[in-house]
Amino acid sequence: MSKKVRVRFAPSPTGGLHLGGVRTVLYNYLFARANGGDFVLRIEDTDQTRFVPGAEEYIMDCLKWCGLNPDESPVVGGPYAPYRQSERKAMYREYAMQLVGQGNAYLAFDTTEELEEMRRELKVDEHSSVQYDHRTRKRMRNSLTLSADEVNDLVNAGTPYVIRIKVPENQTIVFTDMIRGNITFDSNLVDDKVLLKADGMPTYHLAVVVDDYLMKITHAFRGEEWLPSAPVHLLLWEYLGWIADMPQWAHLPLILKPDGNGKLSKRDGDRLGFPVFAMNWHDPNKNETTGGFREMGFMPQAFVNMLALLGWNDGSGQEIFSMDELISRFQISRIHKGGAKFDFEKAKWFNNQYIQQTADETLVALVRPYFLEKGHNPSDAMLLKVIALIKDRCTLLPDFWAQGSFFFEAPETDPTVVKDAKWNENKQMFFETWLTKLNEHADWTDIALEQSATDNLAAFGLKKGDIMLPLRIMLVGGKFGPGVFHIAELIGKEETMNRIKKVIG
RNA sequence: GGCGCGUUGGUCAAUCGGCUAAGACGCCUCCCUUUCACGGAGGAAUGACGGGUUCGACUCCCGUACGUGCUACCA
Repeated sequence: MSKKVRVRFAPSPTGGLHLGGVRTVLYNYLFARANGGDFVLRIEDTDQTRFVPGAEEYIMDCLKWCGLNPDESPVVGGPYAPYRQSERKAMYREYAMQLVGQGNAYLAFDTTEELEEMRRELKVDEHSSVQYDHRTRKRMRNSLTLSADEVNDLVNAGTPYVIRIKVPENQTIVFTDMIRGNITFDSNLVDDKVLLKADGMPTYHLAVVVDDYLMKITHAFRGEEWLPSAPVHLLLWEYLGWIADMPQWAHLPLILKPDGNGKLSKRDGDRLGFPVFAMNWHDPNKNETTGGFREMGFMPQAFVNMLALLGWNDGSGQEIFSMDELISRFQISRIHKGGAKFDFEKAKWFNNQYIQQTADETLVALVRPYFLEKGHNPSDAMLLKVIALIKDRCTLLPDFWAQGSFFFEAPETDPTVVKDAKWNENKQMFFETWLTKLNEHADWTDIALEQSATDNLAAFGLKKGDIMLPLRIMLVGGKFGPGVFHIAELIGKEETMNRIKKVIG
């Protein structure tokens, strides 16, 4: 009998949603969809000191933007509600006490100062370990060293205490990771992690085990940074008597900084000029906004596709995958073990690919906001024509304005840029003459206009190459853009003539 | 420092013992285009190091080096 696949993404609502977080969501989502399973969003808000208002809604907005909506969450609910750990507070204490009763955990009354002192004393040299573990717990103030009466008195007096796991001595803890295979730990080197904090809230270690069990999670994906605490979790599953129901673990490789070393962080994005968060994040406490991929002009499909390939591939060499393809091709066995440095250039390439493969009609709605922002509200027909002309030179959505503004606004062309060293009387005369011809020109199409220009060149001893660039700069304001006569056709007779006049006087 | 995990071009990466080591991004050259881009054709650039195992090792094993993560009453 195989259980129904259930996976979860369990973020802390403390700030922007990191690219690596989105990838974790994505792998969860793909695995759930491929196996007909459920994808749960659980909010791990057990650290009240780090709570940031709005962060939870923000995370859900990000998931929505990415098209990775959970089947169960604090908002949509579900059979295992509540999905916010702060609302599950009472349950954790119950299990923590069960562990204490079994002798697998104990109460610790040590103050911060006492802990610091212990660590200071232990740190006699570079080689010393300063953990709260099987060696040190014997000298601390806890229910292992104190008599039952003393413990009761302290508790009754309202002395703050935490509950720590009692890690066994001389055991080899082995667990199997779906990506890395068997991983072994020496229990003597694992410390007695705090399970329940003095404020009654569980730490991640207790909460993740209790909730994964209660929510019937079958496969747990999380970042590689959790690997060192995996033995604690394994012990908890054992002690709580749930080992048969423990999910299969998959510790995902880290996403690293493009340059230098280390995990990719928000600061690296600021420093290197690219986003790290899925969407803009405004921190209400610091009152500062950090940029997101969405606002930078990424299409969610491209963003998701790019992330899927950062640490996974299907072995075929294919790089562009629709969500359905990702779902059918995704395999945990093909997730890499090693961390990957993030490459923003490649990320942009993905977006460019998506823009190119998106129908112009679809693009209309996607790029319109950028034109509205500049005070223009073109018709769909007009926008469609512009898109057709410029899409192959657009990588991010705002490029459509950068590459197409001159269709709507006359460029601020400095006449001296056109009338440079190569400018001469013949060119001046050509444009003056051509202007009068244009005024009567009936067939305002790019082909006819090009013909008209060519026909009038010879009289002034000019070649086409002599006037193409000047004309382009008059119409566009720079050395870029689609064919000049296409542009002339689109902006119309009056505007074309005005722009030429403006330069030649 | 200890412990865990990792290591194929600058970056992402294929390869599951036969390699003259794919492909993509980026970079360079040329063609196309009297602009820019797209597109096309080329090019430079890779197995960390040392030992094994094997007819044969990028692939397996062991060391070393390097990188990275953890080492909180944060997740």
